Amino acid sequence: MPRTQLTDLQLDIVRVLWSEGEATVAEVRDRLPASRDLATTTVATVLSRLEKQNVVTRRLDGRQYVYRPTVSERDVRRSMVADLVGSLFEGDPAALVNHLVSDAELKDGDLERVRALLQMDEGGAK
Amino acid sequence: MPRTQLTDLQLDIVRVLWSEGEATVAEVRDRLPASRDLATTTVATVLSRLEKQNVVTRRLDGRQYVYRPTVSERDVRRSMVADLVGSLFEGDPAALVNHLVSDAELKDGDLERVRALLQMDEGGAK
DNA sequence: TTTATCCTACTACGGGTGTAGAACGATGTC
DNA sequence: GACATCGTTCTACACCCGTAGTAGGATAAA
Repeated sequence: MPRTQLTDLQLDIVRVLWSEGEATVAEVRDRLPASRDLATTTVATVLSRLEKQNVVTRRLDGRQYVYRPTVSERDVRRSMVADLVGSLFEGDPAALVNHLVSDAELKDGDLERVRALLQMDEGGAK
Repeated sequence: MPRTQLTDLQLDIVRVLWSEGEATVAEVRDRLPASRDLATTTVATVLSRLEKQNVVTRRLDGRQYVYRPTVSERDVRRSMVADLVGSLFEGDPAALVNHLVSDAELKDGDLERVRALLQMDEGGAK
């Protein structure tokens, strides 16, 4: 498993790969959020570094590389959430939920949605 | 509000301040988890930087500084969790809970505890 | 008073990140 | 064939973090 603590920029980039399946540097650059107006070389640099860290792979196609993610969004979420839970909640995910419920601002409706989720899950989780 | 994205080391250090109320560099150094065997100057450097970022304040006491946190653990949790939710769950905290329930490994019992939490909260949240 | 001690500020360095220009080879165009 | 283009790699730089040595001032000990 590659390390999977991604920064915001790295996430935006990998996100393009997740949604496209695979993409060239130029494609990634173009599909990045409009708020990110980056030079092609910048995107290339980040992708190279991600490749070095085994977060993405690349395959040569003609003269250009086509990048593909080696981790799923779920993987990343899992590992990043686990990290946060580890550093802030002593590794106890329930403590995170507790925080969300009692210390964080949950918009009206969020709680209901959460309850629904748990309801839904009630049968499944032995 | 000071920026409140703290690294693991920064957290360990601020945590000492949280539990002691305030502390000198040497005290922080000594109360750090045993796994962290840091030079006093290292701790001093980190504390200085945290002061520059307004995460802690210091007061001169004789010849040494006494550091005090300017943010609560709750503040930090809120801001760090909000950040994570922002970058990974499109700002939707319920999506994070959903992830915890369905994509992450919740030990048996965690779910029950979460349910209990929500139960408890049922009356309070209009 | 001379010296050892304590404490802080400064300096430094290796990594990672965001950002991008410069160089260079391949390819397409006139 | 000469020139413009595209795409990649290299190099660079500023900034933050972890880590700590060194210098310098103040105080305590001999």
